Amino acid sequence: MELAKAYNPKDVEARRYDWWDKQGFFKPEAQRYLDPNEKQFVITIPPPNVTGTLHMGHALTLAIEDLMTRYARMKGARTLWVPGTDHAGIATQAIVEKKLEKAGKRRRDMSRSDFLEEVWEWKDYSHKVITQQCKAMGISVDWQREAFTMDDDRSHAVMTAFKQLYDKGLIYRANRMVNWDPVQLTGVSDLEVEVAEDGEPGFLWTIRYPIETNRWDGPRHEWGSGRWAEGATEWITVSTTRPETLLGDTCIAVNPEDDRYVMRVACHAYVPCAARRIPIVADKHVDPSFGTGAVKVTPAHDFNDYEIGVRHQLPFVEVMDEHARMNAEAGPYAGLDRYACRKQLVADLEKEGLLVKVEDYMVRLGRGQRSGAVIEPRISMQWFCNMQGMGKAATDAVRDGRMKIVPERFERTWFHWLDNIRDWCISRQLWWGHQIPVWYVSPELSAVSHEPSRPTQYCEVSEAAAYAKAIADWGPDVRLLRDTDVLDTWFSSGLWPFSTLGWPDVNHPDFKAYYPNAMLETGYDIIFFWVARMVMLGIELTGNIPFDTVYLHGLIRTADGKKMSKSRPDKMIDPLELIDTYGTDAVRYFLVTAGAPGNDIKMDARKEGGKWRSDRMEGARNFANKLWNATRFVLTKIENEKLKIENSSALQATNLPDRWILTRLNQTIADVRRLSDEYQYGEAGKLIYEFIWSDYCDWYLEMSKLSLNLPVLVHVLDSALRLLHPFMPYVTEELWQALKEVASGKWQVAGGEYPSLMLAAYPKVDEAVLGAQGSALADMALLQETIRAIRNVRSEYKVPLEKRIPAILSAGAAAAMLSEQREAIAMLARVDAAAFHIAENVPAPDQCVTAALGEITAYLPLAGLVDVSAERARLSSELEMTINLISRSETLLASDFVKRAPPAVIEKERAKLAELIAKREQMQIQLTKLS
RNA sequence: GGGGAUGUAGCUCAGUUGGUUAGAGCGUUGCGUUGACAUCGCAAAGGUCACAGGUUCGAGUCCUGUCAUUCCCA
Repeated sequence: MELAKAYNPKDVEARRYDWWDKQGFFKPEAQRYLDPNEKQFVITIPPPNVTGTLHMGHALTLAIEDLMTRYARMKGARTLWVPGTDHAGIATQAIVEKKLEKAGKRRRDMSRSDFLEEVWEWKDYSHKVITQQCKAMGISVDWQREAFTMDDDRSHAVMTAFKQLYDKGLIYRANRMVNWDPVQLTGVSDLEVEVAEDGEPGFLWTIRYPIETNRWDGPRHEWGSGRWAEGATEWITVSTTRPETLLGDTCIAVNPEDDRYVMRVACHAYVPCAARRIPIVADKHVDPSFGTGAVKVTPAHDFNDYEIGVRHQLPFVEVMDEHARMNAEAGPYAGLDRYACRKQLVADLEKEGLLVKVEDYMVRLGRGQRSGAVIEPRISMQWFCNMQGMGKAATDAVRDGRMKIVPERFERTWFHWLDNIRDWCISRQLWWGHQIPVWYVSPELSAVSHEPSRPTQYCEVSEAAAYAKAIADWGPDVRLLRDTDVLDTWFSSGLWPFSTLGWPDVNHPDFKAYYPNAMLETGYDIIFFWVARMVMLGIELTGNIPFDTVYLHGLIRTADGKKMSKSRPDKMIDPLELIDTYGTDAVRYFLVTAGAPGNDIKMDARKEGGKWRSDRMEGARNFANKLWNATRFVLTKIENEKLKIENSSALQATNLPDRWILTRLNQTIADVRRLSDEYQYGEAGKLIYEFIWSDYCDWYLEMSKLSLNLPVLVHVLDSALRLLHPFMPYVTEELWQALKEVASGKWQVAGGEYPSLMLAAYPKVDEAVLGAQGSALADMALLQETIRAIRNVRSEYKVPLEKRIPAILSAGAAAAMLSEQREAIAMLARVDAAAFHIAENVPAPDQCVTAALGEITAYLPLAGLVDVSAERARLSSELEMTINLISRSETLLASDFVKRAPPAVIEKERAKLAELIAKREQMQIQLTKLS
């Protein structure tokens, strides 16, 4: 295989992905390398919503999860990653409605089934786009196990889960106050209401209500006449941010401790306009410091007031309809929108002399997560799921260590939320979703006589089953009507890790083999929406935690640190665009190494010429290219040496660079494995980068040009490709295939038995190599320092690259080792081999530039090039720095440090001091020579 | 009101049991292109680790407080 001069991702990616997929390599059954000591790895994709296309957050999720999956697979764990998508109830319905609106159609003019047909069509389109994007990311999911939250199997799981919870009494129906979205016309859960941190600009109105007295017992004039409160002498004044709700007031509450109002308790006031006679009650939840200390209470339109209403057995007067328009109860304001009513009512209050004052006020408004509409608390009939017991089970799982959350700090959030969990409103007044599997006996349609002893409501997994039960109770003429509500989309997501594996069929081979999952990986922003619900429902329905570990990643932010929100499409980045520019491997490498676990990632992307650019992705792309070219070099060497090699596969590390690179390789393997096992992928990725670029390319490859050890050269490259594969799957696979083609049969190390790198074994530490390293690391460090010191001097004195210079090394104990590496030093530091002397102890010559490195001193006779005074200045300042370090070290060694610090640390410090002292002496000698 | 996170080089960020002169990439400066790679090489400059205390032989790392930015919950 001939490799291009530079890595071009487009030549590789689609072709490789298709090949992996067609060969079936993503399936657990296809694995070649299995290590019996590795625990199987099962993970289920967080199903993307079929609302359109994927964004950077999805790309991050996929990059991390594919890394986890490929790493586990190569380590020899039986590995399954299940893909799928989510129907995303409200979000998808809203998108389709908007789309229809553009075509002049409205949902309410259509039949339910016609509308759903439109949604399914959209779902197919979105699903296709998402699938393509997932494939572009290179994810190794088992496509044959793909699921959708509303496909037949998942729907069956949802119906079954509902029925099981219903039968246990954990799901119930109640007429209660819920968060109502007056735009989408549905109830939503607490989690779907968003409140701006500092509130939104609004007003606080202070209004007085006339109090009933002996001389005045209510208004005698029309509202709006300006004489409505005529005759009233006593008043109670309240503050509110929502004056229009006063039409539904059924009491006024004060704090029982509040001296200003105690005498008013048990009196009655009259509601402006409505003229309803309402009591003044004492309730200890009233905050005396808010407003006037007295509050109006509207039990049907406010959560706090609802509680007060229940406590004091007040009437619940609804004054608004589902669109948040005033209803008949609102009298003259009936038919007005809540805000139009507010405006009109305030004007009328003023006219009647009831408005005391208006102040600017920051109002904490709840808004619907999807619609942005101001949420209206509203009493309505809804289905709820009791969370008490499930919440406790979910906290217990973490508390007793059965389930781990990474990073650990999210455990606190976990406990706090679950310990205070409230019942979950699971019904939605939508069309797109799982219709609630409850059927009611229809009195109108049924030709049966009603008896109160017979059940009127059936929860079954299918209509047929419901009818079977109903007919048994009522006879064949009974007619049932299905509940029209659908379930919160998170209800089906909450079953995901087991509904995708065949549950409720507990004998399904996938469920038996792969449940519970090993890992759940997602962004921390849906820890409550999704993760908590899966854990609670998983424990309740399967009796087992759904996964052992939860790994939470951070959020992708824009360059200015803001959330990437759909309301600012100019800031949204399409991952495909970046893939197009830099290649998938670069995008993935960036994403997994950009930050630490759980921390947000600020994109460094900027728009340039209409295209997104990212410096960090460019760096990652360059890395892929570096590896590409290093491999090209190795392949050339193999080709050149072909005839000489025969079948020698022995890894013999004879010289220093070989021993060193093998040691570094094994250190890297150990660290990368350790870090990856701790989910520190960023650090692991950086170590591989450093190893490949700095150690292998910059040093080993260069030195191999002098003395070639092909088996080692190939082995290290092979290992590096394996190490990097989970991070950069495409380029590594492509290069590994090329390497295998040329090297296999000659080197076992190239893994000829594996058809793909993704099925090859992840490198393991070779203890023998680490045991036999001897002084390789220290020697190589000395060698590198020596070469760098000479290069440094050359650079400082601007000696041209082509000029070979003479050099004298006074190397002490390192003389023998450096002599062996004489040629390497000469090549890498551009020293004139004919004028290169290395000895244990060389007296300082005249007219030299000196580079002192502790025990080793390099003298570079650069006659003519060197300005003596400049060299003196350079040496003096370096000497000064050395002296400072010596005194610091001496002070430390004279302190309690020697009594308390561990011996190894003290030893290190002593060796450092000795080196510094030697360095100081050399420089002093040289300075006197130059004077 | 409660809880969390962040504050380290010009920029973006690493730094997990406390232990060399605190690291990387990008950017900057200087030098360098015929042999793997200019998507490159070599060298350099650049940081009182937000601030103030404390614990310790030793603190970017642990504790307390302050300030700034930010997120979640009520």
